[in-house]
Amino acid sequence: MAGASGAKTQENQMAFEKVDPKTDFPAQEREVLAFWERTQAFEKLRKINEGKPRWSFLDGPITANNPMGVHHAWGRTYKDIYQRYHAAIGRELRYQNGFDCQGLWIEVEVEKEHGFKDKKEIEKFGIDKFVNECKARASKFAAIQSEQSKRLGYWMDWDDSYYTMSDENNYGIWAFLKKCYEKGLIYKGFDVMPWCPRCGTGISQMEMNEGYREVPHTSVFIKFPIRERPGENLLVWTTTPWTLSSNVGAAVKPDMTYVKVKQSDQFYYMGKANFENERSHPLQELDPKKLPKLRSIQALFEKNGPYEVVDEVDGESLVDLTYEGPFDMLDGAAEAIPAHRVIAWDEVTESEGTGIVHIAPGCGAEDYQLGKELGLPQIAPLFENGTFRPEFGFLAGKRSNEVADEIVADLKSRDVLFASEAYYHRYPHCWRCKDELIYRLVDEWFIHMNWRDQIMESTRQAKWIPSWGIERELDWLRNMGDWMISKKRYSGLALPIWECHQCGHFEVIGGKEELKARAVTGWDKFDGQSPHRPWVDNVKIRCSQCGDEGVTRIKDVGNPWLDASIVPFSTVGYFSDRAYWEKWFPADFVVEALPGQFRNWFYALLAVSTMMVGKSPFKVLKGHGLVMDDEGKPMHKSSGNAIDFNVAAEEIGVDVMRWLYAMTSPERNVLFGPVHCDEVRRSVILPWWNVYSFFCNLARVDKFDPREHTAADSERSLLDKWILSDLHKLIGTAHESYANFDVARFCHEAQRFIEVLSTWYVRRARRRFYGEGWPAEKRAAYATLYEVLTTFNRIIAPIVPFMAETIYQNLRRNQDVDTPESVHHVPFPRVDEALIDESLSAHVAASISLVSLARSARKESKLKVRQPLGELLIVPTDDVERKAADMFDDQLREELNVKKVTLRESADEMVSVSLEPNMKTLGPKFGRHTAAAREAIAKLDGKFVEDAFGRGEPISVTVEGNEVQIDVEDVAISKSYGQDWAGAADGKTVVLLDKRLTPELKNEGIARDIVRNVQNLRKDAGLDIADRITLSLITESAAVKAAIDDCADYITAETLATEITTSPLGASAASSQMKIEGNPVNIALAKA
RNA sequence: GGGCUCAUAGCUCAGUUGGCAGAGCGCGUCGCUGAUAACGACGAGGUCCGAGGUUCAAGUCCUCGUGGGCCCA
Repeated sequence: MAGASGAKTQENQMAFEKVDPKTDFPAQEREVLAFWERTQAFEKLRKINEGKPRWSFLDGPITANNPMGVHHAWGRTYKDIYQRYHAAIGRELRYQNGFDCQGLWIEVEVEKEHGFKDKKEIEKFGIDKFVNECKARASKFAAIQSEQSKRLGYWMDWDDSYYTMSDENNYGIWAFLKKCYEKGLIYKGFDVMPWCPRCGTGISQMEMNEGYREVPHTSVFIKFPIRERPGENLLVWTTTPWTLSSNVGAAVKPDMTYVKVKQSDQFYYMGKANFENERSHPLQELDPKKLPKLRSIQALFEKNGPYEVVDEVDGESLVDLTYEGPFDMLDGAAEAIPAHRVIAWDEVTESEGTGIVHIAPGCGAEDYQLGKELGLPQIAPLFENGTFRPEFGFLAGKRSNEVADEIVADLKSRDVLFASEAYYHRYPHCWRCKDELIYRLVDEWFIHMNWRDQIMESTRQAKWIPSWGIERELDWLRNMGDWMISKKRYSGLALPIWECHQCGHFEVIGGKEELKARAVTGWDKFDGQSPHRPWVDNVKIRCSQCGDEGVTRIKDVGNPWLDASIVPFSTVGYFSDRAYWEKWFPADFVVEALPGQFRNWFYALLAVSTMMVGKSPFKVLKGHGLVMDDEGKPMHKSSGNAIDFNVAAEEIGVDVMRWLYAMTSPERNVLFGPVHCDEVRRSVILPWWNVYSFFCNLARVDKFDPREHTAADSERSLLDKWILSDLHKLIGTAHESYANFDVARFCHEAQRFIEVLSTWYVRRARRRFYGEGWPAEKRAAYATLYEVLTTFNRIIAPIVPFMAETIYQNLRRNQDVDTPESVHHVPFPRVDEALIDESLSAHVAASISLVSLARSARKESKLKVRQPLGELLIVPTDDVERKAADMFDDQLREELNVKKVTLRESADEMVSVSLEPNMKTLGPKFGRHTAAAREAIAKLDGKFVEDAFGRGEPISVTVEGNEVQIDVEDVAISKSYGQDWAGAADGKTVVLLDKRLTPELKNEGIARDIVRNVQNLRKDAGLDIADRITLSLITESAAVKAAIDDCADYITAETLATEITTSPLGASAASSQMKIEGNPVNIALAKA
């Protein structure tokens, strides 16, 4: 790369390296990485800022379970950008990255590697070996992710990353849990949760969302005979027949209407609407037309014979009736017998089932909540692997999802079955093994969350970006339940809870030393190991209540969000170097992806910190959305649209990727793929690179020396002053945007700056760079563009660190070895208010829009810009435009290729306004008077009408004696400017171009055409910009000959021709043919 | 059912304290040519989701809806 390679000699210090416009950006990025590595650029940056004011960033750990995808790069881009900015304004940073190493995700991958199907196989394999493999996997991918992050240009202290599986982190959580315990907040509770029988573990809500599929189940309608009213039954419906084994109650909605239906000698109760409703499979994906149609309940009765609706009652009237349960004969269900009664419940609906809901608090989440409120028995019929316990008679030992047929047969034999059917619905499945989930009652450990108000207080201490984030978090905090912290798995935080089997007392141990002091046996087997299963399970303590000496740790591991939430303490020395921690806590900034984190990391972070020190661990929290593919679809490995980070880095380049992420509004999702990346490259990266290479390649030839070729203010042109003014406004925007964590705003402004720089400043200043020697205007152009390039390069460096480094090395470091070694060591530029000139900006803007307007007149004239014209007339709208036309007279003339620009106060006499009636609106308005209206309009004065409409006033005309109104939509106004002029108007501004061509103008036009073709030929012939040529122009046309003679000086100067000849140059010369107004012209040239 | 959020050109999106609806892509026409993997101009393309309200003035603020997303229940 430029300047980065080899020893510098006095000579090449001053040379700009040639810039290849066909740069391989990914390859260039790799060279920059090597340069940073070789020069220890990151370490030097840290040295530079050592001891300066601190800026504390706290990294949310990335799960070290797989290589990074491009979606990881969004957050990491932000992290790097804001860190780079703060380093650039002289802040000391910690630069600590984090890895999340514990949790089910990693276990799943290790299980897959070994082909394990269930927990038994893991235990057979050995928990110690399994846990070690999980740790090894985390370490492996932490290393891979570190390398990928470096490739992203993410400057971190990669040797100092924290790992959530570290001892310090785990013992830190112990300390937190101990604090909770001391406040009496830890408890063992029960909950009914989704459970995968095959994996033997609970499934969280989020995991469950992954695995919904639409499948058929045997649904049954059964009778619950009412004890108080022989011959009368509640009709109950369920899609999970196995849960009938654990039925406790039946729920009705008190204010709903129920019908009593008589069929043969039996009576049935059910919701009236439920009875009558058509029924359908509740599906989103499958096509219900292809499935068996469901009968309404009414139809089910019809099928069984004659029936009669004999009564209508309120649900209220059924409440508290008792009934015979469906499996009261099984020992396991005995506890429920005295409890079978009808319960009032508002959640009962008319749209599904019978309006009488089977309640089994041990088998359903909502059932459990209801049961808990009412103190109902909880019957939990299944083991961990989903088989029935022995006390469930004929079901014992059978799997819950395989007993539907037997249950149906059994119910039928006892005459309590009313009907059964295949019912399709969305049902959760295990996202790993695809087994159907069941709801199962399990014992779990919880943190009581009655201190949520304190967490809310912490939440309010921080600034949330986007600002609605705080509402979202508070909403979660208000509504969340107690925090379930246990997970029945292996590799993770060993919950430091020791529970006595003799008396049931449990204690939480707060750290390693405490455990050592309390250990009765097993310490020797644990000593030297990390606090994980199975090693820590060896340690037994003495029960402080009953004195039993065999108290063991519970088998559960911890919720992984605990691991990630102690990090503001564990990784910042809270437990080891309190003075250091106090310097860096709370963090100034955290930034993570929004989805999910309100109830995960953000929540856990706030909860833990509130418990530990009573305040928020961060001052500013920023969230961002998700990365979607080009089409806006979520990226999933399974749908094949996920993009591997390494592939993207090498095919797209990380500067492009980083700019795309930086420019996106964080609260929305970003679309990432070839289409959007190409657009960034085309609209930002390449234009910027082109401006740079334009400058460099000229500066190289001219031997520009930034120290020698400077310009005084007075030597700068208006355009120079203008671009510097815009540059300094942009520096101000840059500071504001970076400091407010709103880099997207800066990206938009920067993009506009690049456009204006390339399409106006460079375009207009271009010719000042050509030519010999160093006249003042050339010096000023060079000095100005050089300053703009180096300064702009510095302010975008946090976003595109690679390209900025390359450009810096060539533009600055190559010129002056005393400048900092890396662009990222250069202090961020400051705004120079003295350079900002708002009125100048307004005048430039006005000149640009005048040019644009005149160009549409040019188009109107059908004369191409290459053809010079005599005069441009401008009728300006206001003083700004008037002054702009005057100030930038030369720009207008050059840009539009006219000889003279004249300002006028009015051009009314040159413009005729004509009116075309709009029959579409006139017709309906005037009916049979339309023709008359049309004539009346034809008589109107166009200018008069235009003026009136300009003031927003309608026109009154008399049509067949009646005064009527003509509105804007009734006529089309068109303007013409006569034969000699082409014009265009925008509001009050009018521009007119003189179309009359004098012989001189015509000749000049032909000459320019020739020059253009010669230049093309020069390029095709591979000539260097400075090469001189002999030029041969052969034509039969007298007009062209005359033009060549007339403009010979111009042609030779522009094409660097030493002479123009009319004889052929021979076969070795480059040649081409062009046509001017149909006349062939042969062009040939040879190096002189 | 509740909370948060989004809705602007065919597509992707800007739009600051309320002040003449914008860009890029795509499309059409044309131009430019030693910055050229280009580039530029001009043009067509709009019910700023809908309905009310506040205001001299609403894409922007308020209320109520409709539709999508995320979360909770």
